[in-house]
Amino acid sequence: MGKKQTNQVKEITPMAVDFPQWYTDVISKTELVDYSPVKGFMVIRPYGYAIWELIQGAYDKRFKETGHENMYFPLLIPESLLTKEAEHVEGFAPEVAWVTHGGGKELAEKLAVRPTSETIICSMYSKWLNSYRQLPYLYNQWCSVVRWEKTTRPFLRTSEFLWQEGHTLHETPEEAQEETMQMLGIYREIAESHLAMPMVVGRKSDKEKFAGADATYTMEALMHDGQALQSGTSHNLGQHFTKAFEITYLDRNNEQSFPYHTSWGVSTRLIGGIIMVHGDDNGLVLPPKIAPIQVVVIPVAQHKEGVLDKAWEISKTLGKDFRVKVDDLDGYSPGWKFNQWEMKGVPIRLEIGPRDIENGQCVLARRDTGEKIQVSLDNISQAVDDLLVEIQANLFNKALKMREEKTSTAENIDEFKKNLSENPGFVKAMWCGERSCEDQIKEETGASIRCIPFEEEQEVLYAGKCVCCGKPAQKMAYFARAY
RNA sequence: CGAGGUGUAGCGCAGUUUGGUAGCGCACAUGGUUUGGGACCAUGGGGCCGGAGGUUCGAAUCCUCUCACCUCGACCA
Repeated sequence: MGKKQTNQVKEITPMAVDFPQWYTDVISKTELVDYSPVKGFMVIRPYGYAIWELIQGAYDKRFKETGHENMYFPLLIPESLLTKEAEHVEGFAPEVAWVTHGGGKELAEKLAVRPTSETIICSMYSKWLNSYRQLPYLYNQWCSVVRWEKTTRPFLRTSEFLWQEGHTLHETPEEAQEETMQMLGIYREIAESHLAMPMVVGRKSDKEKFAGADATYTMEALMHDGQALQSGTSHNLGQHFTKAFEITYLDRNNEQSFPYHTSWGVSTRLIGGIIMVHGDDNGLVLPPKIAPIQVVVIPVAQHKEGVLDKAWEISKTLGKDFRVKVDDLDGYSPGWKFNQWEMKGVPIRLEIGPRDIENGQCVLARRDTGEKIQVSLDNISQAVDDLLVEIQANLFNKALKMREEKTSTAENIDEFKKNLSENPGFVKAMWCGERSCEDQIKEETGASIRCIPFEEEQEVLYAGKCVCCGKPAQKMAYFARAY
């Protein structure tokens, strides 16, 4: 009990040695993903997909609780539709994949593989919407999209990724804004409660906002290496698309009006975030709420009379409330299994051997701290429940502490650079709002504006002088290098 | 797009300089002994040496061309 964890998983490069290599090792050794024959496209393996399903489930439930329904739109979008909203085309055109042939013949009009679905959805909405009585439209789809990225990394940036995209229509700008903020709130809520990832939220600068949006709001998480990860965005699209697609309806005054439009999305990128926020040198550390296996039962000396029976009995008891797996694979030592499941990030390992059975107990080992405790088999479900709750909370708190330690403030560019090199992470700094300052900071430090926090989280730093030009600045922004 | 590098068993690599029957470790399979933090012994299966052409009696190895991937840079919601 309380034995120190000195063994390191052999296959994984330590984080401190090479963070990108650590990440690559973790995702491949734990069988989350594999590389496909097509560059930039990844295969999500069962263990990785199971995590996605749990994330999906948590978000989908909240979407439905807030009145949204799911739907499905086609993968292919005619060129003429994609190009209807000018800013949008300009933003996405460079990374669109095109279908030019079908059935052995060249197509009259080429078809885009959707990089996002605003255009095709709006084209259909324009057919369906007639009256204010039908509003709001609250719809969402779970699908994959394709963006031809030059450099890719599994989960973080791939040419195809899985996501959900919500697309809503409203009568008033106020309602659209409310929806945009509500969805950002839900994104953050689940990210923090289920993924145990503390988020910084706010608005994107014009430079960073979605192509075709009035305003983009984002949640940003900080990774172990001090880089930020844009983890979910919610856009207030105003009437850009509804006008471009001529979505009109008869309003309460019996006049033709354009509705107000929002869209919002989270993707499999969240999985990359979980890995880089919670993982350690032994591999994955999964928050209990999204761990495909919450408790792995390892029989010790399983050939001995009664051990396997007991293991299965415990599994059956725990299986009523938790996701449990018994690793009864023959021919592998318990030590090997310990390491294996630790690497895969299972929150609790339950060891059961002849000694335990004799004493009516078992050993529970926590993945997050490595701590081992002995518990009675009599109230095992309660013990596991308590421990899972504690692990979930501990992971969030650890991540929050890490983010706070990696968050600094800067008065000027020199201090900004110094902070980023000595303690990479978020830099909070005043910004005058000028694009030129934003560009200069990016140029000199590699950091971009991750978000401009909302009023309640705004601060005035250094007498409100812009970190770049020194002129008066109204807003504090979070800066960071980002994935 | 610029510079560099690598393609040999599922994975990681040696062999290429100096041409001569394709090797090692891990993984996998079978049998046995083991089992509380990566056990061990024995046996076994698995290869168009990225592709095409050339030189040669003979090519993983030398030459030419090609394809793919990786790293760094550039670019990028």
